[in-house]
Amino acid sequence: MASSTFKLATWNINSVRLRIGIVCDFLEKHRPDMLCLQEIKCQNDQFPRKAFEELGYKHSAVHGQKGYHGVATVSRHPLKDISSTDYVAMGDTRHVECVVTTKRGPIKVHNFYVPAGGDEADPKTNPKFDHKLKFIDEMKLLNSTHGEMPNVLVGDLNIAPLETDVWSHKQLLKVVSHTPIETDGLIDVMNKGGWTDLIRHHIPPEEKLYTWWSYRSRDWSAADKGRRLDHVWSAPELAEHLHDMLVLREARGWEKPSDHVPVMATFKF
DNA sequence: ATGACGGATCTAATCCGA
Repeated sequence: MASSTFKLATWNINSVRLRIGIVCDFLEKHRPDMLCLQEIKCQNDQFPRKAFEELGYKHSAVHGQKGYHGVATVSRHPLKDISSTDYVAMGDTRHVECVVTTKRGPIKVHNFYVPAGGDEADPKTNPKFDHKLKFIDEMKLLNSTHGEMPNVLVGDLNIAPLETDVWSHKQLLKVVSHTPIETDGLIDVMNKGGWTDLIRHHIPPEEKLYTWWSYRSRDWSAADKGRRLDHVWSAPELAEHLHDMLVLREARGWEKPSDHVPVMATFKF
């Protein structure tokens, strides 16, 4: 029996309208079956559907808003059961889910954009950090398997959980994205839901690995002060089928880049 | 010093990102 592959990509694009050119270049070169975008920064009717359709991505689950946030999942295969959950009831657009049918059967794919959390790592004085912690708390209710259906969870989770997920563990311990309350919280989400961190399943946890580099650096590559904020998780049974994982570091050097790079997981069923 | 850029918005200065 012939085996088949399923390639899933996630990318915080920081404005899909501004960067539709490099998104199309990326899709043409890597041909993922599905791409999950975060920070599309547009309303649903402003989403550049046509550009995706022309490349064969005829199916989409778009959940945007004006100016900020927004997530979208585009696919070469039909999507069903599309819905969004308003985490922390803020009325912002940070989640969209859908079901795609693969050779292995239906898989639910969650696409998340977790709040950044502001500057100060104190929920009592910083409402944005409070919002982030509450968001993470609500994610603890998500299970990696729903009935019979295995789930995948991807996106910009804005937390770098491991010491090797940041350029300096010591220097970032008090910096939002790597504080113990956040990293413990995210690990709790993983344990409670039975999720496997597929990036670290494939790339040894001892290895430094980043998916985001600040715009504020003169030479992002030379300084290399990055963080692993983007994630790909799945049910354990899907982890057994993971064939490849690629963090496309080169994308940070493209013209007018996003500050995040695409991450691609390939499953073999 | 991590490091001072980059996007969207009722085009100018302001909010937001992390």
